[in-house]
Formats: sequence, structure tokens, C-alpha cells
Amino acid sequence: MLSKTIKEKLISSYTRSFPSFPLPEQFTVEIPPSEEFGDFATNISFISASILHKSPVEIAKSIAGILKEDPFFSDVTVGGKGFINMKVSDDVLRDTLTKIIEEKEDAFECDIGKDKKYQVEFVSANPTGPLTVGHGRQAAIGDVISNVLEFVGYDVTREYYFNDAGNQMNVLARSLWVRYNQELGVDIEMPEEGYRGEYLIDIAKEMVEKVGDEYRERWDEDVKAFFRSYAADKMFDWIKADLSKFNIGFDVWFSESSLHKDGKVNETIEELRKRGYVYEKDGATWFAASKLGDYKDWVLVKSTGEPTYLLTDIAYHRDKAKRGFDKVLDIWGADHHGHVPRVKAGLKALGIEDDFCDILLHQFVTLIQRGKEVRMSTRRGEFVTLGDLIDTVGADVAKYFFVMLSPDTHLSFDLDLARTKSMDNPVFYVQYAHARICNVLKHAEANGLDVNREGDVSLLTTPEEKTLIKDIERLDDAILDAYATFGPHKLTRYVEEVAKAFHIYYTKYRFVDKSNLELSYARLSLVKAVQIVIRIVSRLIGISMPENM
RNA sequence: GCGCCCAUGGCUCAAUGGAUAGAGCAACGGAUUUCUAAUCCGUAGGUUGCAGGUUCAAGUCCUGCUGGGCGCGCCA
Repeated sequence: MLSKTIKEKLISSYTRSFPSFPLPEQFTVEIPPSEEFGDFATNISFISASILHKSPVEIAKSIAGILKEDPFFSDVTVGGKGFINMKVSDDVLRDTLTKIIEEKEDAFECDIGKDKKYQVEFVSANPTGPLTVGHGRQAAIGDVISNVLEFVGYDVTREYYFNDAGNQMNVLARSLWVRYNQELGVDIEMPEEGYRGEYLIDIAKEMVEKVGDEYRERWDEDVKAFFRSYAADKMFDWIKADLSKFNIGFDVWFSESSLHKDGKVNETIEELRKRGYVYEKDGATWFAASKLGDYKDWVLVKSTGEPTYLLTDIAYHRDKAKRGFDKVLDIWGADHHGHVPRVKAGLKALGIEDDFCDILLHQFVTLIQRGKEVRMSTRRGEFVTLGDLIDTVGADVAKYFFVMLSPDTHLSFDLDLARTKSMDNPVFYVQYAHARICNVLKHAEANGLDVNREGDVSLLTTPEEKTLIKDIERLDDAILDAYATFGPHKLTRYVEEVAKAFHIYYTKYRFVDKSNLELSYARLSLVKAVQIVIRIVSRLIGISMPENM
């Protein structure tokens, strides 16, 4: 909250100091590395030095001179190299706290995305098997980013894209049919590319009970279609059950086959052709992606007449644009990075603005158990499913572990560690802070204090109290950071810092002191404000905050 | 061979080009008559993989190496 105000004050001081010069493009207000530099610092003097042809120190002095007049600050100094270091006055800190207590979440309101529609597409696993822990990371990242986008004002659509008709589904159907026959005692060989997971054996057993031996050694288009849709339904039930166990929901389930049915794939290729990016070669239809920055051209329609994944994906993104989203975000696993320039080239060919679509790639998840990597492969049927993971460590821990690292960082998920309720699980650290807050409030009530009464925040003068106020007031900065970088881990980092500041405070002071009710009420007000902030972040991360632990 | 991502204390990781590179875990030493010790305080631990370059300023940007992950289909 404060950094925003300070930014405005810097802009006006700069304009007053140097009226005939343009504002520097990008300057920052940040929390300095050491308390000796004050509460906030800015690099505005470095950024503008080349425009003004003055030394940073000179510029800083002139801006600081104006800021010093403002009662908003209790102290403004110029650091050795040209940083402007600012301390905000105690009154301002108190007012900020009061605002949080009174307005709660609204105090951090942000309207960046006001009246704009954002679509986030993630998970998008085809129904050929259960969700893996890799999908789990993507689900968690996508959900947190969606929550953040909503917080900053966007109208967000969470979408799951799936292919229920392609060749993979035929392979799945055949694999299930093989398992079904094996259950009936007929030994048919699993195709090379077949899905060998045990889950198909379970479904096959179920089928034997339901339909008997009707499809024994009988394989034609109708049988294939039957097994395909049976398998797909089962897989979707499973996927949806695991997502629901993970407390993650989608607004739209988008079927790839609907793009074909509605003629959108044909429309797309015709539009690409009209714009001159399509040609025929070797019996196939090609996309001239190399004209648009990719390193080679790609096939859109195979010589068999079937469209490729790339074509339907371009058609899908074209459809997103036509559905009126202002922006879309795709979240893909790092194994899809080669696909990025192709889709981007497709959008460019269709005349869609480059910044319409962002693609966030996340690195893989490795499961570690007893110090060794757990191998996973849907095809081979070796995996730990997302559902297994949640059953083992709980949805809160799983989600927190998935988002606590930068998406760019390879995640080694240590199952033994996650199962331990120790401080290796930062989620417990944060939840414990929250539980302590709840307990303090309960204790206050039990001692006859009215926890709804507003305290006199001017009594909060200790360094720990000021630190805590400064930590909670920058919630909006943390959210904006997560938003601007698509970095959910900024939120876990932030909330850990808030929890830490609270634990320190808790250890050092008492909140309920019957001999000093005024101070007690002041401290309870601060405690409530911390509770508000922790709850907001936990909601954004999508984890629970128990009142007792 | 080409492309993308990564390399930071013993371990796991932070750090929109900004000040003395920060946390947590592990290690060691302390703190509880108190609202929850799942907590807190302290100590120790670093030439940010290597070599150059760009600039007021480089863990961050550029070039070249080394090592690891992932791609490079008329698969999805």
C-alpha cells in the first residue's frame, strides 16, 4: 500500500525538481537490504542520471529536499551512491494498519484487470491415464495464478483442454480391449505403444462383470468406439475426482473434437491459406512457420488427410481470441517448449497480437523416496498418481510444495520429507502462526475482552510491531510481483516472512494483559490484521488455515 | 549437431540490472512458572560452475566453454 503512495510522491517531486525533463521510464521503490537505509528506497536518481546529465547524488539530493517537507516521511536521506532512503512516519504506519483492519481485503484492492477477461488454460491432460504429480504441479501453479489474476481484478476463466478423439484414444481403447480379453483368458498381445498401466486391468475386470464376454476376440469400429468412450469416461471420472481432492476446479472443459465438429479447424486452415502461409508438398499441407521466426515449416494436414496436433492447437487459440478474452495464459510442461514458437507463429500468421497469449513453462517434478528417484511413465504404467500423493501428504502440503519454487526450477519432491510434520514443511510454519493467532483471540475472549473492539494503534511502538505492520502492508506488492512474473512462489515466500515476524512478536510479548487493557486491545488489533493477511494469502495459494494444530 | 531451461553456503532454494548475495533445513550453543516450543535467540557456513565482455552498477545482460534437464515427427 505504501510503496504505491511513495511512487506517486516521487513522481511529483521529480517533476517539481526537473519540470522540463521526461519522467524516467522505470524506477522502483523497494525495501532496502538493511534497516539503516530506512523503510523504503528508490533508484530513481540512477535511472534518470543519463536523461538529466547530472550525477545520481545530485539528483537524489534535489528530490530528497522536497520529500523532506512532507510529513508522510519522518526521515529522508541520500545514500552514498545516490539511493534515496525514506522512513515513513509513525502516523502513516498507524493509519495503514487502521485501514487494513477496517477495510480488510479491500485495503489491498487493485484494478489492473478491471473489465478485462483472462483465460488460463492448464493441466489439459488427455484422458489416457490418471493425473501424475507433474500434472499436480501444473494444476497448483495454474490455480494460484488464476487466483492472483482474480485478485488484481480480472474476470478469469480456468480452462481444461483435452483430446477425446485422436489416435491416442484409439490406442487406449485397444489397450483396454486387450486387458479385457486377458481377463477372459484370451492371450492377446499388448500393442507396442499400448498403455500398460494396471489401472486398465481394473477397468477390464469391471467390464467383464458388466458386459460378460460379448467383445471376446471381437474387434471392429463399433467395438473400438465402445471401448474408447468407456475408457475415456472412466479416465475423466478419475481425473475429476483427483482434481476435486486437490480442491481445484475448472470453468470450461474444452473438447478438441468440438473444434473439428464445428468446422473451426477448416476455417483456420483456410484463413492461414488466405494469408499466404500454407502450401502443399509431398501430399501433405504445410505451414510456413519459418516465415514467422520458427526454424522450419510444419505439417498441418497429413497425407492421410488427418489434421496434426499443431493445426488443431492453432485453431484452438484462434477460438480463444474469438471468444473475446483480452489475454490468455497457457501453462505447459517444459517438454512442450518446442511447441511454443510454432503456436506463436500460428497466431502471428492469423494477425493476433503477440502479447495476447503468454505461455508459462514449468520444469519437471521428480519424486524422491528413500533418497531415490521414483520413475514415472504413463505408458509403462509406472507412476505415482496425483491422487496417491494427496492421500499420502495431504492436499495442503502437496499444493504448497508445488508452488513454493519458481516454475523454472526443477522440483525434487521428497515424499519422506513431505510426510514429516516438521519445519521442513513451511506450510506448517505458516499454519501454526495462524493457529496461534486464533488461540490468542480465543484466550482474549475467555478473559472477558471484546475481540471486536478496536484498539488504539498508537500504542504499538516496539520494533517488532513496526516490522509486522510493514510486512502486512506490502501484501499488495507481493501479489503484484506474483502477477507480473507468473511466480506463485512469491506468495509462499511472502507469507513465510509474515509468519516469521508474527512468531517473533508472539515469543517476545504478551497480547492479553488484564493490567493493561488498552495495550491489549491495541495488540489484538494488530493480531487481527495479521490474521486477515495470512488468510488472504492462504486463499490465493489454495490451502487451508486450521484454527487449531 | 541445433534450440529452450538450469547451475548460488553441506542440502533445498530466493534475489523487476542496484547498496554488505538472503531464507529454510542440517550442524553447534542457548531460551519455556506465561496466550500452543510445530516457536524464538545466537554461532558457523560464499571468489554466485569456468573464462572473457557490456556500464555509474552484473548472481542477473552478451559471447565462448563445462556439467545437468527437456525438446528437435506427416506423435500429442
